[in-house]
Amino acid sequence: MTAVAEIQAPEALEISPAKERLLRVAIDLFYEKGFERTTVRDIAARAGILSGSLFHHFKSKQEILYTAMALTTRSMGESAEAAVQGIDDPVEQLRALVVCELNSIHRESEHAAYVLVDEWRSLDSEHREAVLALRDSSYERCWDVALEGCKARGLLKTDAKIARQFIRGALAWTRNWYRPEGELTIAGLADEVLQSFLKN
Amino acid sequence: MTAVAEIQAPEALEISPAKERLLRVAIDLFYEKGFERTTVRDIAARAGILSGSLFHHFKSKQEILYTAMALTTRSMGESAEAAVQGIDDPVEQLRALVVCELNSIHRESEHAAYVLVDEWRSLDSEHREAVLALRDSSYERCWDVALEGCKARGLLKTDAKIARQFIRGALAWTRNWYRPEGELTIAGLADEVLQSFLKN
DNA sequence: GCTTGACAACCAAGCGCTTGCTTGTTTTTA
DNA sequence: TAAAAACAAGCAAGCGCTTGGTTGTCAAGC
Repeated sequence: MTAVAEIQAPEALEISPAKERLLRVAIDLFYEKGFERTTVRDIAARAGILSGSLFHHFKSKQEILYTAMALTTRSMGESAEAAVQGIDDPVEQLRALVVCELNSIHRESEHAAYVLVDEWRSLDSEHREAVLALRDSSYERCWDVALEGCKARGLLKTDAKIARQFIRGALAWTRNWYRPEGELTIAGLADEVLQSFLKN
Repeated sequence: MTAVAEIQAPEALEISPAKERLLRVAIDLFYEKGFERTTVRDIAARAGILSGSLFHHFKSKQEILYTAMALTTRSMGESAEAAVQGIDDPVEQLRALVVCELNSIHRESEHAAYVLVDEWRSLDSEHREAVLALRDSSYERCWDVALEGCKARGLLKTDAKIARQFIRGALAWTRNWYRPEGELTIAGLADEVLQSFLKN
């Protein structure tokens, strides 16, 4: 019998308030310094406990990262589904998804979306698969529907798959230059994205 | 007197063949596992020497990263300048720069471009500034010229600065899905990029 | 032509410190 | 009063880096 990993399915993760507080602290630190440079002592200190006490809540540092990423993925999927609900026009679906992604990068949930992108490599492979499967079944599915809809109406300049990747890249990169406090609003930025990637 | 950092100006870096070999090994490992997870013992072992001997060539692990990033930045700047040389049409300048960037991500120099993007946070701030200054004065300048040229001819759908960021994001993201061994060539991918971001 | 000295490259050993995590016990909470 | 949460202490392993000495190379000096 090979070592069984016993990964908690992300759909089934239940989080106590105490755990949630620790996760918020951990996510902040992962955002500030990265997973590898963040020590369990760092996390514990900012949470006001000793490092050993962390392991009462999580069985390893890796499990902290996994839990953070799985929860973030789950909630981003839920946001995406909520965003397109009741919208039939694929262009408006796309706009809603762009706004939704920009919000999760620039507004919500204490940098959780940053960690999701940056620390992918620090997540070991079994956990990675679990998170990926969850993302494909919720978040990515919403995007596929919207983009295929645009494609069917002849609104895309390129293949839907390529457009998806271009848009995803452009949105992910906004974290390196865009600040929602400035003149350009998130809705305005979303307009620019649609204008760039759709025929007009 | 505060501690003086004594950073080697990236323009003045001279690299012996031995150092270059070590840098190649280090870059490969940084690409595979990340800077933090790569130990000096890893680098030395793959290079066939003992870990202490590394410090005969570099005075710290940090200096290995800095040297790698500075050299990569320098050579990417040179490539960009060579790519646009003799081209007057801003659209063709842009095409050349896109191809150039795609090449450095997907073809050349043992993943050096990956490391440049991924390990930015592991570079400490003084070194970061030095690399950034070099990039702005060569690589970014080429892009600015090309995009302002497009803008002046009314070919851009958005502000030149925003277009720059969208394109940069889309190109950087290609590493997560595009493989040059597949059906789509780099020139073909560059076509798709131009078609997406320029008026047609 | 052989010796000498200087230098770069590397080895062998290990120091001081930090890391993730464990254990046994005490405090807090419900 | 029992379970949950936190403490106190520390272990084993691994980390970047240092030190002192051993090679191999090659040009200058007699």
